[in-house]
Amino acid sequence: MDAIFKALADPTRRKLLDRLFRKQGQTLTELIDGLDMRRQSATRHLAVLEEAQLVTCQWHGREKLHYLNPVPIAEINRRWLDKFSGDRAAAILNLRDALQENDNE
Amino acid sequence: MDAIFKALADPTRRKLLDRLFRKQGQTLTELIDGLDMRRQSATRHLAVLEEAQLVTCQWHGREKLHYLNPVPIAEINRRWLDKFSGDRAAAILNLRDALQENDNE
DNA sequence: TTGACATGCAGCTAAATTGCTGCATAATGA
DNA sequence: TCATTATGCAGCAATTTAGCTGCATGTCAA
Repeated sequence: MDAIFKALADPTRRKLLDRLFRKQGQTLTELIDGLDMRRQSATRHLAVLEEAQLVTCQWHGREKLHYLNPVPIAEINRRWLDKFSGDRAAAILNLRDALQENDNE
Repeated sequence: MDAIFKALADPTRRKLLDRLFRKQGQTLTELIDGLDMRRQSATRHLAVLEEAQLVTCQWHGREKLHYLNPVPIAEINRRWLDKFSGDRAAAILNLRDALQENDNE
């Protein structure tokens, strides 16, 4: 759990997740294309995401394909959102209402 | 958004949130009672939580009462969980199924 | 076989984080 | 008033983090 939150704490890692979400199965080189970052830095970030199981990988010859794994994010939902309202469905509705009331940011 | 994830990244801060969830409106001294941490360290953590708007405060005389604010956690849900499945209701169901399949930890 | 490509690993620096101590400020209550 | 209590603020040391460079390893394809 700690690993998941730590992994999500960095904006670069969230951006990598975004990119992976748009297209699964990208290689490292493909992932960093257009980003202002060295390949080696991204490798560290992806390792952190992999440790948190937010990203899973698969080797194909010399290429390492990266896939986004949504399960840990569901864990956040289960352990925190549920926790804050007891029942999942009720939580969603309560929080949606709360959001509507606080939509002034 | 960055502030929320950063705030949640630290286990001590999550523990403080847990304590606040069990009992709202605690003072600083009450919050750290039983924790192996100095008051000043907790102050820093609470400041981080406050910046992320996960905790809101209210002064009563010399006492600062802390309250947990669940809205930013709903933000996580909205920006990430929804993102990963498009529609909120569908997201919940899909992820619940995913969790059931992966309940072997 | 061999050059090009994809990735890994080690190490270095700067910045951020987290704990601490010490002292200051402000409110409560006898 | 004045001791006690609740909190804030400044500064310091150890650790972690995130970027970088340089070099090594392994695969593909001509």
